[in-house]
Amino acid sequence: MNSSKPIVRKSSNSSVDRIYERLKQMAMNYKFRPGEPLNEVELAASFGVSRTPLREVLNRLVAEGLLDFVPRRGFSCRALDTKMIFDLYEVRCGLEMMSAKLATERATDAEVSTLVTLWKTASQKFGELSPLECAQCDERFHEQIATLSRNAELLHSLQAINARAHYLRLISMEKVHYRHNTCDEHQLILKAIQKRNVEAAVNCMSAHVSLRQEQLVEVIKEGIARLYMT
Amino acid sequence: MNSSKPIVRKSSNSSVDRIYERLKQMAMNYKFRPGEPLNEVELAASFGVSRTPLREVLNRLVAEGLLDFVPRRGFSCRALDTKMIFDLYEVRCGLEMMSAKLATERATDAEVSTLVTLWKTASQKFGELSPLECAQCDERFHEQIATLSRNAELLHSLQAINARAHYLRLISMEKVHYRHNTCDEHQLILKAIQKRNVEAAVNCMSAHVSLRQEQLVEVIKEGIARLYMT
DNA sequence: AAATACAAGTTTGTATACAAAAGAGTAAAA
DNA sequence: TTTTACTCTTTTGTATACAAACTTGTATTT
Repeated sequence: MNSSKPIVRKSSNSSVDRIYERLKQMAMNYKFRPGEPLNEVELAASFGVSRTPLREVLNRLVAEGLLDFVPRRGFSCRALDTKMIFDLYEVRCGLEMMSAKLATERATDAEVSTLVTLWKTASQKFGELSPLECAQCDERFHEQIATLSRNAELLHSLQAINARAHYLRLISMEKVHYRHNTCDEHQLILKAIQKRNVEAAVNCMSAHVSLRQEQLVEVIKEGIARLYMT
Repeated sequence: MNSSKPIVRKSSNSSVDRIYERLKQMAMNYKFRPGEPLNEVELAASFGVSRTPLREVLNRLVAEGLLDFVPRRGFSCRALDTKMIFDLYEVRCGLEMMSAKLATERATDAEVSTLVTLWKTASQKFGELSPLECAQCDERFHEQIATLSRNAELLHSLQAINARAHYLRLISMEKVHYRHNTCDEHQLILKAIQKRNVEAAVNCMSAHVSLRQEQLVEVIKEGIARLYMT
């Protein structure tokens, strides 16, 4: 007997689903200048859809913290506000520490081993990767740890924060000295988890995640500058 | 010279704004049975608007974790999934501890004093309040602490979690023995903050927030039962 | 009787239309 | 020159229309 209806949900052919990821990527990478109003008709036309599904996506991105919305004035990219970024990173740090703690307590030995070998090989060619690839690697690493924490809400929160921090993470990965330690620090974190040393894991994660304030200011400055350079 | 244009934004007369709070309240209080599909035309009619603004609100509530959405099957209230609730409370506990720590470090003496006296008087008539009022008091307390943490992102995250946990909090407030300690524990937390004792503040907060698992299971069970009693 | 096929009725997904508000530009007045 | 008033244009907010997908019920076939 052949199998029943195909379960595979082909990336849903709805307009909303098609444009959601694209628009999200654009917002994450600040393809729109902060504050500059997004023209709905123009944007809809560029995606080949009408305003109705576009606005549904825009609303969703507002709720995710990627866009701003002012009634009667429309949608726009969120400003790169220094205080907001600081707050965001502070929350991220707390959640990442929690993630490290729970992963240490809950991951199986096999899961940790897999990650250890995975990142051992990955670190060897880390130097050749583009900044974007480095950023994506880093994001993936942290999501993998969060997955091991066995807490779907925690994973989801961290993913949301990562989306908002993506632009700055990318910039920081272009500075060689930021990128330099990434892999070693990942190894340290994994080793601590492997030894089931919660305190060490949390401390390594904290050290890895928390840029010093001056560095963060530096990166934000660079990010803003880049937005306004033609 | 009379003042310029009224700055007061009268709760924005757009349809979306008008129905957003109402619909959010309904979702928070599980006025819809989980999984039961929300009929858009019916709902829109009941609010006296068309489907377009309604769907914008529904999408927003999905992004906030209050509703579910399945393409071509529509919107529905999220199920009271035990694992999900556990995860949610675990994240909440982490964020509340962070909130207590930061508030201890950053609040002014005056701010803390205000809260201390406010809750000292409030605790005297706490026994006479309805469960709903108790729940709202508790929510307000935690939001006040988060405000003192000076981290807008943290406050926002906690508000989002509180909205999702509201239904269960309300139920737990109906059990007298849960409600009983609320005020005393709030006092303890404030005292620790007042003494600038970070560790004590964090521990008090942790103890206050984290129900034991059996208790949480109990509350969830009650919550589900109540949903399906005519 | 169970299974299949088909038709009618719902409900969602999206385009389009139009009114109301905001913005831009120009001319008149201080 | 600056301010104010007014018109024209653009853009948002929302209702409505309609097609495609899903459901349900009935009839037909095995």
